[in-house]
Amino acid sequence: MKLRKSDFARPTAELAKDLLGCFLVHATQHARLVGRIVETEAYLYRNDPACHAHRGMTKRNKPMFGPAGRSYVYLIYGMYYCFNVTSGNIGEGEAVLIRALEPIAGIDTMSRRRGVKDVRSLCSGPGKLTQAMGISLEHNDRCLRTDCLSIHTRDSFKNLISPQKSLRVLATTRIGIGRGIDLPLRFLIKDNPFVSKPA
DNA sequence: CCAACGATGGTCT
DNA sequence: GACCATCGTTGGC
Repeated sequence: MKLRKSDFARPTAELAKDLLGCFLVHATQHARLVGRIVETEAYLYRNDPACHAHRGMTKRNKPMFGPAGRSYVYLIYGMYYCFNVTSGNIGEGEAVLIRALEPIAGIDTMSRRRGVKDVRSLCSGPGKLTQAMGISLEHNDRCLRTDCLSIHTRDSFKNLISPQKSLRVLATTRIGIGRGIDLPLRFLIKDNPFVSKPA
């Protein structure tokens, strides 16, 4: 079952936690790629100098200022893409960066795109997962409830995964940023081997 | 194991 | 012109 509009209407740090265990799905003609979200980061509009929207709206960060539950994709370091879920009220630029997925379906396609066999290295980082899932700028600023890229509830895909233990969430500081480094806005599933970096 | 570094190009000052 | 929400490789221990 897909997330509904009300599922995205949460304070951004809460949404970042709630997205853990949910499934990101990219449905194309040839394949259905599915990954379970195991690591996220929240980026806030106020008092968060690491947030792209901290200094106001620009051409790039415009999706962050729109309604919650849409995509914000951008190019990083000239070679990778990062995928975010927009959050917060309209006019307040916030988002949740998806940092790692546990590959669930379409693993052959992911491996081919990544040029790697080890399943643990397919989606264990924000640039890796967009490459594996085939996410690029054409998927920017799209509705995540109705488009080919969508997010599904934690109890989805029971036929594809082993029964889940109760989900324990850890919070740490965020990775790869130079400002706002002390805020505990990174969230990950405890003991999950598919995160970008253990807690 | 790990820290350091280069690739690579758009964005913002 | 500096910076960047990254990654794979390299070279040292």
